[in-house]
Amino acid sequence: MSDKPPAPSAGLRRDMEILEVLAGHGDDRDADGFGVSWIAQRLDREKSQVSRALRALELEGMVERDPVTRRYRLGWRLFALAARTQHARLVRVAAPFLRRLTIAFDEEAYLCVLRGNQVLTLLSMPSSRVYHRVWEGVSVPVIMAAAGRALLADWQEERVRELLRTVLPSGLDHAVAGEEEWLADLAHVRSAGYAVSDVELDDSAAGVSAPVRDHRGLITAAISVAVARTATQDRLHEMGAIVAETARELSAALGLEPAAPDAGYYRSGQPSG
Amino acid sequence: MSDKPPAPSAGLRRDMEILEVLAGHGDDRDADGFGVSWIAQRLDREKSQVSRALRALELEGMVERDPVTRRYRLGWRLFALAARTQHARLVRVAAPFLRRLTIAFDEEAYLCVLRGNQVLTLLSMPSSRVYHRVWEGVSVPVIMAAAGRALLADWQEERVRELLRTVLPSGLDHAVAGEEEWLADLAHVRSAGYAVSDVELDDSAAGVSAPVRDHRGLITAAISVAVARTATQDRLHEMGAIVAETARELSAALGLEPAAPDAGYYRSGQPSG
DNA sequence: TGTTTTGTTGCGATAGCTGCACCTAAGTTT
DNA sequence: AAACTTAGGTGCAGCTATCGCAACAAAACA
Repeated sequence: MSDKPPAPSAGLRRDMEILEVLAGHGDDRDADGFGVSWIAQRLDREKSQVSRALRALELEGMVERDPVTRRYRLGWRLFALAARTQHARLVRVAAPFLRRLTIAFDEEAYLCVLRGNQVLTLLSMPSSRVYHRVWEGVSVPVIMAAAGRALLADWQEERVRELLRTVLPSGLDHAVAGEEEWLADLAHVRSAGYAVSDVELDDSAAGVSAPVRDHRGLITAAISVAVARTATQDRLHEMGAIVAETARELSAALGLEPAAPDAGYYRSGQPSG
Repeated sequence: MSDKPPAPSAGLRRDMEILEVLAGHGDDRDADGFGVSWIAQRLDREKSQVSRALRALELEGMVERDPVTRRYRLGWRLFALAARTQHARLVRVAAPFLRRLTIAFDEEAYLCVLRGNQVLTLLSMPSSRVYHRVWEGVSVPVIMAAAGRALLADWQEERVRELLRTVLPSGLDHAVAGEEEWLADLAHVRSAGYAVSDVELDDSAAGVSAPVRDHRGLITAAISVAVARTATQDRLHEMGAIVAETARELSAALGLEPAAPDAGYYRSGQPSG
């Protein structure tokens, strides 16, 4: 009697099947949902079962019912659950990409986000070298790291200046002097897709970085790779190109539509204010 | 014993609670997930129950378990389902339009929908200003925001009054006093195509909003732009016109036939109590 | 190593689900 | 308009999956 397999957590199973059916046409234009009977037939289950399950799912917000057509579709709760974990998801999705970079270069790789006027490292991937400093949770001023430029690449110049002013409280005149150069680098990030820094952080923070975009096309993170100071300029730019490509792939994995048709129209805005 | 009300679909209830915990607060450092005991304690449920439920959820792909830390987080299936939600499509299509608005005005822009008697923000597009508060998933009472009026513009007056009554439970007489004015504003939305609010939300929520229609012509969302409180009336209406035009374009992108001469007729009466 | 914390499993009793038959409501057809 | 057809919901008896306790196993801790 194969019609009676052991059925632990049968309820969840049924609910998932229902959700899967509702997801079925998801993207299509004709997604005004599905009726109870249709779903029941598709799953070879009792109407009553499906009806009751759907009502429960609706109560939880997992599905929604069109009040007029009385058809069901996937609900807001699914979206809300997923939307709130973007951050966690970012780390998870990014990990393999970082690992790939560390393997390719045998250098440490980082995933960074902007917090206030600091660059916060969310994830660091050690290379095979002996000494690995853990960078997770560590913030550095936005001006210090290549990641800073990757993260601010899309900002308007004015806003960047404002931010830099908060970073450089007062006395650091020599740094302020470099502000122009720093801003000019943002243009390079926009055109080349990656940022390079070789001298800024005293110790070991020479590196290349590239911006990661979320599903909206906004820069939400940056991936960076440390670079040995002995590396040549050529080597830096070679790495930069690879990091930039990796960042693009990561962006795609995060849901960015590759090259939205009219994207150029929206991005890199130079409005008059 | 009134502490034991009938509990139909208790399993789903429990699963949803678990997912909600796993979704966490997003911002926190809960990126590496949660353990069984912690979840059980948080929900005041039996460890064994949570353990079994999580295993079932893992089997369905709704949660994932880190093989080394043995902690659970939300899984690929949830994200896959969420991506097929109507909201997801809406967000995808709307993102570039919002982006355009933020560039044009250098103000934050939002995409909102109606959830019960609340306005839920699905997508927030930051301006270039430094501090961006994340609004996704946050609800405010429908009466508070300009988006509320945009979303209710097509409703019958009776329905709107009913809804407002659920929003204003009792004491807020001064708000009820404004009800007539509020209703009158709906007429303005219908004629001008946008709503303006300048004083309602204490903090920073002056804004303009315009309704977005789906392929049927029904109002399914609203886009809003925050406005600096120092903006003049003229500026508000100038922005309103642009937001309304953008909403029209977005509606067209969602499949609305551009010229619907009899558009004023639509109503979507859903008590959604 | 002993000890605490964290996660899994066995099992009886019971709570909730299944599936059938029936029912209402809304289209369709003549 | 009355009879049909179809979609969706409800009541109920019987059965089965789940609950919760407690013992067990496995890490983490010290």
